[in-house]
Amino acid sequence: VTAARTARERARQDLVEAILAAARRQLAEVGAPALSLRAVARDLGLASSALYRYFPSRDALLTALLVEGFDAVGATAEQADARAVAAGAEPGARWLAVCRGVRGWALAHPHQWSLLYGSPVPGYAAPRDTVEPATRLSRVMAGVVLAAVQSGALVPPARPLPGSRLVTPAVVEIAGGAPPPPYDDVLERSLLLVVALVGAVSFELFGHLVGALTDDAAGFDALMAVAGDGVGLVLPRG
Amino acid sequence: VTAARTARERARQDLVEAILAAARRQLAEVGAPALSLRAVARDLGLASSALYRYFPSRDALLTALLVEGFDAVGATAEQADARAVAAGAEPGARWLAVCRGVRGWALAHPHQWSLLYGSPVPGYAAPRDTVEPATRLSRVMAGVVLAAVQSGALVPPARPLPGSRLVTPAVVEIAGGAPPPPYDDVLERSLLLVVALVGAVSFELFGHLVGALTDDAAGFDALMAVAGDGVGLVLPRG
DNA sequence: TGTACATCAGTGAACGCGCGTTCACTGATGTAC
DNA sequence: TGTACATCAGTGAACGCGCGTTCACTGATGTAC
Repeated sequence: VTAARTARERARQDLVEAILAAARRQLAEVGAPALSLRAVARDLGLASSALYRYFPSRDALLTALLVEGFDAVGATAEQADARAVAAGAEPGARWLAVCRGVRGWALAHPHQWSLLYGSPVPGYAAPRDTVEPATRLSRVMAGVVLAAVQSGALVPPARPLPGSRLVTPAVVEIAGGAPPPPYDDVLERSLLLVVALVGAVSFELFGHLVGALTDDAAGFDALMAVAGDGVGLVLPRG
Repeated sequence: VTAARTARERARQDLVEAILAAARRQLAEVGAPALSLRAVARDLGLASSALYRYFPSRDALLTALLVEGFDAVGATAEQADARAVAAGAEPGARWLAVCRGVRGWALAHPHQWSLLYGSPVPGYAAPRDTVEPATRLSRVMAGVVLAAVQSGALVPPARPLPGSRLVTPAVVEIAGGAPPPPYDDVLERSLLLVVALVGAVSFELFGHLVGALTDDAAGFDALMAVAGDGVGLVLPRG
């Protein structure tokens, strides 16, 4: 009896996943602003009204895609870092590996990247559910930098940031604490790593670097190296 | 006779400007993806078809707005720098002034900023005309950094970037030349300044920093200071 | 095991909307003699 | 200065499109006895 019930529920879950997969395809093809419920339904051979049994509105679908996307980026970052650690990499090399991993994901999923880090979709306000997955990438960054502090691999800042804690307690908690001087501004500095990474990837993806670099990948590495310099990470060069 | 002709032409130019102004208003209100010719026409009390006497398509209007926007950002940066120079600021302070100026413009014109640096508008490909105005900001950055090199105010990089010229000859020309070692990688490093600035502003504007900083303006300054550290600019602190 | 009923999935038509663009048109503004 | 013609500005209706969402409906799947 419960087996039967779960059969129906399993069918339901399957369709939810099929819808999400179709939506992902749509997103990859036409981008978030042009993503339409009707196109998703068409893709599945369903009546457009059928989707309302599974998602209450287009925005709900977008939210699901947003969460999926942040999770995918976060997972990519975590895996890249884990692989680097397994290979015995120093913090600088770990960070570069994360950057390359994230850039690779973005190049493979440009429209999804746009959804995550591009202009907000007009008329859509991301709900709370998307906040937590969005922090996953920052967590990885903070982990690398804090590991560098603990292993003594982080170059102490030549000129510490003035003032204290610019970052909220919530961020400190997410990062897993803040070290003592002279590394007490390390969380603030780490924020630049995230900003530089996301900024560089978006810059490239949105076409602002077209014709500026002789080699996009090498140029990206260089940018991340310079950002690393600012934070005190020692990146492998050459 | 020619006075009469110019009268008509002046009227035409006036309307072109009125259309652009209305489009700017529309853009500021609803954002680029939702910007519609019909709304612009409504705003002016015209039939929507009338606009086709002045712009051949919606895309042409978008292009005009794009050029305007890049010019506005560029002008803001130039003015901020000029004011800093006039006040006798060092290169580091000049750079911070430019950053603050650009951020201020972006906060005042969020939708325009999105048009310039956010996700590309779906179905719209920016034509050549937009490239040159887009470089205006980079020019200012390069000017500040090169001035720092010449005045000896730039800290030489602790770890120079490996490889040579990652930046294309076109960029070198725009920047106005590249200095000799140990500053020969300064153009590559400068690129991070642009990326960090645009990245930080977009990050804040697109909502990724909500709840992360106790003081957004101070946090922004700190981010720019860290980016400056990576490049070798000495920013005023405290 | 079989029957009566309730729940759910999916349909297809419809509503109302706004969009970009085209086109034949009416007047007004300019030009040539 | 006045008249005949050409150019241009702006109109309003129309085309064709796709969208999100609602709603009454038909069958199929499950449930209770």
